[in-house]
Amino acid sequence: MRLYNSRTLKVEEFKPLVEGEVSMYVCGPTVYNHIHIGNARPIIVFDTLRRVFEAEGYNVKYVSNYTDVDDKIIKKAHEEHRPEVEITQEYIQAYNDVRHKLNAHDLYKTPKVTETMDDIIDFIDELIESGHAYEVDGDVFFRVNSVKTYGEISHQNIEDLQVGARIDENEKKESPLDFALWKNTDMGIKWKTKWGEGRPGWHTECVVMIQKEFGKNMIDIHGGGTDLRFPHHENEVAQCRAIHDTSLANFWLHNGMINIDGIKMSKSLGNFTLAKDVLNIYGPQLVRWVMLSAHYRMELNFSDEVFETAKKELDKVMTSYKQANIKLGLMNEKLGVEFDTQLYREFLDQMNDDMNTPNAYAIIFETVKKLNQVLRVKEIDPNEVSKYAVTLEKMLEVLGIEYSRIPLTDDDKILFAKWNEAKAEKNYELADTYRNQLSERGLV
RNA sequence: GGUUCCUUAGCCAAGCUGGUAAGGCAAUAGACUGCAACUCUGUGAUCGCCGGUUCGAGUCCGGCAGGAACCUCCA
Repeated sequence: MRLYNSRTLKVEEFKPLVEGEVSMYVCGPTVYNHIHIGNARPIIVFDTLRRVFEAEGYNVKYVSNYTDVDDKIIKKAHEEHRPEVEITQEYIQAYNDVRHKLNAHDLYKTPKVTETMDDIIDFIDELIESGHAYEVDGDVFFRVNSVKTYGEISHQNIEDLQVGARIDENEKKESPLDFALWKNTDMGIKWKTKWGEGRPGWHTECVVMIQKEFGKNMIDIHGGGTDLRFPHHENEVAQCRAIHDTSLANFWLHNGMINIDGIKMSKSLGNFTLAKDVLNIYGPQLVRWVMLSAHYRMELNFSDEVFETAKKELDKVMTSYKQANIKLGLMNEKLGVEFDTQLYREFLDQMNDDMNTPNAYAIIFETVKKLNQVLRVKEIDPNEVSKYAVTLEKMLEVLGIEYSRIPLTDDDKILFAKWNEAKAEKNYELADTYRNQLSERGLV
């Protein structure tokens, strides 16, 4: 597996820290609202990455969190006169519903901030004790200048950042770049600490959860949207550097944004479409197919036209697969276990090449073409049909595209026989009747 | 202004360590078919612009133009 590492700006050969095992963390949602379709991209991208690793025999430990403590959540709770937990539970469920529909596998662990609070407080304490953080009136800030490597993820140098940094109204900070680890607060849910009551800053949560859930301060892969590189991921690393002097993760992976008319879809811009709505309109399979049709690091423009084209592509693949099932059924044969190892290997090689899904799709179309070719000959060889159909299944499995084997009932077979008989007798009226019946069963 | 990245046929989109451009959609010409659908076969680009390195560059270097993300919460 070769992966583009945002930390080094290069494609590198992946070597796991522990033989045969992959530790992977992806920043999860802040659960104050339904996710939009842009938020669904990392779900699909990293689930697919996990499937590739698993296809290669790795044991993958994939962790993703729920940020269930946040200003927006508190604000919403306040406005709706509801407890925070009610809101977070609602949107965690909505998020998981989207994940399941998208056929994303279950995660190794899904920590919540509220359940990690003791560790977060301890960690902040440790940062203060070591001089990397300081407390002012109940707030705690991270002292960015105390970490020499600051900028290693976003590739910015501190001077440039300081020039560009907006003058913060918060004059408590020593430097405008310093970020909050703990916010003193009197509104909403809060925790008591020795420096005051409040809640943690966003950047601290992820580092702590990684360390806690994996039991170490260095993992294989940390993923997320490219918009999280700075400041979020930079600040995560800074904290880890401060205490452990590691880059937290060997590989930093970032997926590209989903655009609307060339502009990033975002909640703040308001140009977003909710994932659940897109799933209802196009169906989860098509969404997954579209998401993987472009390389994960590239921007992906979101439009009806993209979906229309993708639908034709996916239909082509699934139609071929369905035909294989039906033809085998009519021959009283079944799909076996043999597959074209060479085609499958080529497919996996593309997936291993920094998840080159466009090239992997090309292999799929090649497989589909071969399947169609063996389906079209006069004397169909069931072994050949099965071979390519099973090859296709294995590829779809890696991509997370669902398929289902179609068992033909005796009734179905009789109907096919009648249809053929009517055609042979040139009784097309009757033939169309049977065809319509088969069509209703989704067999034509 | 700084950082990172993108610009390939009508559209979408690959192209790693340089040797004359994957795949898909659309279009078009055939084949198959009772009709239709499906399918199969054939047909298209010199790679934003300029310059450099090289025997040779889409692929490396420099410059220019256009676009995006980040520098503020955001996948």
